[in-house]
This record gives sequence, structure tokens and C-alpha cells, in this order.
Amino acid sequence: MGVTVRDVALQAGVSQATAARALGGYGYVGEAARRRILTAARALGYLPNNAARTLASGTSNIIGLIAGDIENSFFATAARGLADVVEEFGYTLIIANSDEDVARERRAVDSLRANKVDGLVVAPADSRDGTHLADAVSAGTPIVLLDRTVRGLAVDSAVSDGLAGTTAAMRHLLAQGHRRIGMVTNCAHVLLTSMTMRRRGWEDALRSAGIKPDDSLLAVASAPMEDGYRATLELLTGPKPPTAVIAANNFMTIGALRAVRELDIELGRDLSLVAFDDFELLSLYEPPITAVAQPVRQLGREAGKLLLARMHGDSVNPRRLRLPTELIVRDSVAKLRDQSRTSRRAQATRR
Amino acid sequence: MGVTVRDVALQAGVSQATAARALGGYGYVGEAARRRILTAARALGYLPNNAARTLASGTSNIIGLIAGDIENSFFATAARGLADVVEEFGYTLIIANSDEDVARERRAVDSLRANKVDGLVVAPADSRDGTHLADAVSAGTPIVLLDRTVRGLAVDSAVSDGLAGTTAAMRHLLAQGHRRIGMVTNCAHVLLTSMTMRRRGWEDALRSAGIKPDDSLLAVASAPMEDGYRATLELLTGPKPPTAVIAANNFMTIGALRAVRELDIELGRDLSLVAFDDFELLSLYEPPITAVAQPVRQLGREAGKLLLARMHGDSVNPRRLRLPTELIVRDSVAKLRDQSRTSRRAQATRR
DNA sequence: CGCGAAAATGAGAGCGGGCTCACATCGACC
DNA sequence: GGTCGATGTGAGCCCGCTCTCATTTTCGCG
Repeated sequence: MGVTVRDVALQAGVSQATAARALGGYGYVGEAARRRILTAARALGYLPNNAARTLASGTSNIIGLIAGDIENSFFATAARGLADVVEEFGYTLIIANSDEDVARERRAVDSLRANKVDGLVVAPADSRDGTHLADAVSAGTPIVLLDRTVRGLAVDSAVSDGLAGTTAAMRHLLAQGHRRIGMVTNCAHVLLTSMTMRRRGWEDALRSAGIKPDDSLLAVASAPMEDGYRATLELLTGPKPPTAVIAANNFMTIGALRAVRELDIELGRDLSLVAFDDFELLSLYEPPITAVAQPVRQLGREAGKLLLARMHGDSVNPRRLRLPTELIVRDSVAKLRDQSRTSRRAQATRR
Repeated sequence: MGVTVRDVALQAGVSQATAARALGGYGYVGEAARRRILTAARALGYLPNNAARTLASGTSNIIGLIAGDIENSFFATAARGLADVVEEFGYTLIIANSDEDVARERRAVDSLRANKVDGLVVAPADSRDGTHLADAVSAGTPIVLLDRTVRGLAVDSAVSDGLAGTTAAMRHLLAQGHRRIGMVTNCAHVLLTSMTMRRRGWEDALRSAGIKPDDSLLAVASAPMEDGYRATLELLTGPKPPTAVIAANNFMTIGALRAVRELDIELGRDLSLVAFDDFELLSLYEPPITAVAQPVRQLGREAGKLLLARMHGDSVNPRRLRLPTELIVRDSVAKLRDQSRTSRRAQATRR
């Protein structure tokens, strides 16, 4: 079907081996021969067969990324950062989705390994189940964890400092006088270490402020993602609603905003909100939303660097990178006024 | 390194050929032998080597997607739809970015072809340059175009009806009395047929309303993407600004919103806006933004179906799917009042 | 001029699995 | 009992490339 090295060799009048060397860029090839070979290749429209190359050399120059959900802008951005780094070294990135489901993640790992990826970046869907990841590592496929870690799996990882980020957000809210602070998270908060950290940040901050964490202020979306709307709705219409809320990731943020909008609550006056994970539109929202920004692209980049180092034989102890977050104060957080506890619904407002 | 068919065969006490048959799911294999082989495979942790399989069979079970920019939620969503369809048939999706640059697109096509993808879905970055795509097709790699088409390239395509979408938006604006209607688009509007169609919708609608299109109302972002902010700023601060604007894609929309916010213009009163391509946050914006919604996920799905059909030997004439869009009326479009022509800046408003 | 090392080339053995072919086995049917 | 088709199994070539090894050519230098 396709043009092969043999065809090119024939055309250039050299042996298959020499043509392969010129085309593959290895070994000795004389200048004249090389030129003839490259010319012939161009004329014939030669394209290397990566499958053959992979089979023969044992290395594919492909790196796999297993994201929780590529539709989440977090992963899209991280993927971009990762691609930037690895492509610079001639690697191709291939992306798979786990849908935050370990079974699918396992299948993705197998499929990627079957395709002989040289390395794997994974956002693990379950911090307690990493056997398939350990298998891959012991079979020689290096793995770097992204955004989350797995208990007992000693591999490189690049995550953002969710604990510090949440702590900063909480301190900000507490400083404004808030005491009843809720958090909208998803049921995966026990499975994803990133979520666990944010939850812990919430608890710890409350405790060290002398407040007993009230689990009824923890809104848990039942669907792995995107169900933040319902959870927030229940939280805000409950018997003792919070005066401030932290949305634990960007899907939860969108869900929370929808709930807030539907209840006609005025953000930054009757309810304070901090979003974990910033994105462009949050700054354009009315009011602009205070957010904990993560260096998402950088996260992807660092994961790529760690992986490349590991692939190139680096054998130091696993490095656990924890990138700093930044609290971006905008207008969605208000000082707690006494009346806000009694009448929280907005009364005038839009249109 | 890895466990091979031979290892499994040895362990199961059969020939390599029989083990391969059982593992590969082809040819005749006795029930007893099959059972022993599968058991042995599981015990040994056998994983097929896709490179070898691809080399031998000439088919990789991999489908490639070349997106303009995976960070654009449009492509992320379309990718999702595409993945849904092809994974159901056992194909793996691999995604590449062209950054809306033909040269990169060409490299991506080559790389994907080198990896022996069985089919390709491409959002072509240049409607005038499709030689590399034609090459691929004539070399036997079926291609389906997504979101855009290429002049003179007779292949399947799945796009949304941008002309009708824009026409609907324009009709809506004209019905509200607007005459000076601008459009924020990007410089690629000559390269991307999707953009061209939207622009044409703008022109045609004006013409059929008896208005001569004024090119100074066409704001063109110079960077391929994301520069919509500057373009909108210039448009709105120019000598004769429009009373209504259509943002031609979601990056332009975000840019336009930033500009509007910065100029302190009140949307839905002093300026009307319609966004082409809807997304969740537009409905939560203040005011909610009127948008032309595309069936993005469906677009990806249809592209997948077209590709699968083509790969499975379908040889009918190329099908050009054009999915309908829907105008979702929200509050960012206002009736034109006379005064809006004289004083368009908001005078009171926030903070 | 001759020698040895470096440079250039070719032959050919795999890499792991698909696939063809030859052969063996087993019933079923006349 | 013999023939035939269906079923099961193994041997071995081939996919396109990498890579080792042997061989030839080139070239610097005593």
C-alpha cells in the first residue's frame, strides 16, 4: 500500500539498510547517498511506518494522557501544557478519557500500553486503586500523576497545593466575618486526592478558627461531575444555609452559579462565593467571582518534564511537585452583615 | 520485555498459531484449547502488541482527530461526541492540535498517517489548501471534515448551518430595529468556511434588509483566536459604533464581553449582543446572552458515523451534513431606542 | 606506498502477530 | 466403507523497520 524504505532504496540505488539509515537518522550514511535517498523519498512520497518502527525499536515516541474529562477546561489546558513540553522532544501526545471511572481508566491504561506508549500521565480516578498503574510501572512504562495522587504508589506527581489554596480562601472568608461557610464538592471527594485536600482545607480552617465543621454545610453532588447545581440548591434552601460557599472545582462553580441565579440571590451581598479553579469568564461575571487560581498549564508542563526525565533514565526518588495556588480577590465575597442571616433573598435586582 | 503470544502458547501447551488465533479472535480454535490459552494469558498478564498487530494486519483501530485548538470548548465537546461513537466500535481516538495553522496541520496529518490511523477527522485550517488531505484520501485513509469544508475536496463533512444561524440572529436584531450591526470575527474568516458562512450571513441579511454592509463594522481579530477583545474595543470606540454586535465564535464572545465590560457598556440596553456558539455560562451571564446554539456534540457524533461508514467500505458519493442551529433568545438584545444612537455609554451603573 | 582506523555500505536476523497453507481429525451421509 | 465438508492445529512467511555484524571504501599519516 504505502511507499516503503525498500522502494526508496531501489529508486536511490542503494541497499535497504542504507536507505533505512538515512531515513531513520541513525548510523553512518555518506553525504551523496543521503541526498539521493532523501530526494527519492520526497519524490515517492515516503512516510515512515510508525508501527514497524515501534515494533522494531521497542519505542513509539508516543506519550499517553488519561484525563478525567477532556471537556473540563482544566484537563484541556493541562493537556496543552503537557503537549507543549513533550512535542518539543518529538513525542506525540495521545489523550484518553476515564470519565472519572477506574474501570475505564484501567482499560485506557491497557489500551495505551498495547499501543506501546513510552510514558503515561494519569489523573487517577481513585486514590485507593492503583494496581493497574503499578503494573504499568513495573512493566517499564513510567507514569506521572497529574492533579491527584494514589495511596501507596511511589511515582512522580504534579499537583497544585489545594490545601493551601483552600486555606487562603477560608481565611479570606473568615476575615470577612463569615462563620457558616459551606463547600460544594462532588461525591468523588473521597476518591480524588485533589478534592480531599480541598475538603480538608475547609475543615482545618474552620477548626483552627474555633468553629466545629458542620457536615450539613457540605454539599455533595452525586453525579461525579456537573451535578453541582442540585447540590447547591439544596444547600442554600436548607434550614440553616451558609453565608459563604466555596465551589470545589469549575464544574461545581458553574452549577453553583446556576443555583444562585435561580434563587435570585445576589452574590457579593447576600451570599459570598469563592471558586476553586479560575477561568476567564469568572472575572467577567457580575459580580466578578473571587477564585483560587491554579497554574493549570504549568501543571501539565511540569508533569511532562517529570515524565521525560523519568523516560530518559532518571532514577532518583519519586518527586512530588506541589505548585502554589493564588487567591484572586474579586467582588463575590462580602463582609458579613447581620441582616444577611435573616433575609437572604434579593428583593429588587435585575430587569 | 512484554509477554508475547509465544509465551502464552508455551504455557498453554499449544502452538503459537493457535494461541494467536484464540487471542486475536480469528480462525478456528477448539473450546478446550481456547480456555487454556485465555487462562494462561491472564496468568501471564498478556497484553497484545498493537504495533505488531498493526504492522501485520495493516489496520490499527485508531482514529485521529485534528482539532484547531482543544482548549476551545467547541472542539473538546465535538471530540467527546466523536469518541463516544468510535469507541463503541472498538476504535481508539487520538487527538492532535493544528493551532489553526496549515503547516502544523500537515505535520499532524503525516504523523497520524505514520501511525497508521484507520481514519481521520479534520477541522481544516485553510479552506484553500487541502493537498495533504487529498493525499491522505488517495492513499487510502478516509477523511471526514468537521465544522468546515475545503474547496475542491470531495469528502464527507459534518458542519453546522452557520449561514442559517447567522441569518436567524440577524433577523432577530433587525426585527428589534437595529440597522448598524457589527460582527466580531477573526482573521481566519477567509480561511475557515465556518467563519466565512457567518460573515456571509451577516452581509446577506443586511442586503436583503436594504442596508449596505459597512466593512468598518466588521471587527477582525488579528491573532487567529482570542484577540476578540482588542477588535471589539476598537469597533465600539470607533467613530460610528454599531448598536448591535454578533460575536462569530466563543473566543470572540469572551473577548467581546471583556471589551464591553471594560467600556462599562450595559448589554441589552446600550448595546445588543448575539453570540455564535452557546455555552453554559452565557445563560448565567448578566444579562443572559442571546446565542446561536450549535449541536456540537452531535456534530462530533455525525462525523464519527460518516467516518465509520466510509471505513467500512461505504462508497457512495461524499455526504455533506449540515446540522441546524438554534437561536436561543435571552436578554442581551434590546429594542433599538433613538437615544442609544447619541449616548451609548452607560452613565450610572456599578460601583 | 602501505597500513590502520574511520567511514560507508550491505546482508540478514529479528520485533510480535496475522494469515495462508498443509495436514489431521471427526462426523455425517449415501 | 468411502467420500466430503466442517473443524481444529501447526509450520512458516511476511508486514516495514531497526540494528548487529561483516565487508568494503576512504583517507590520514608515517
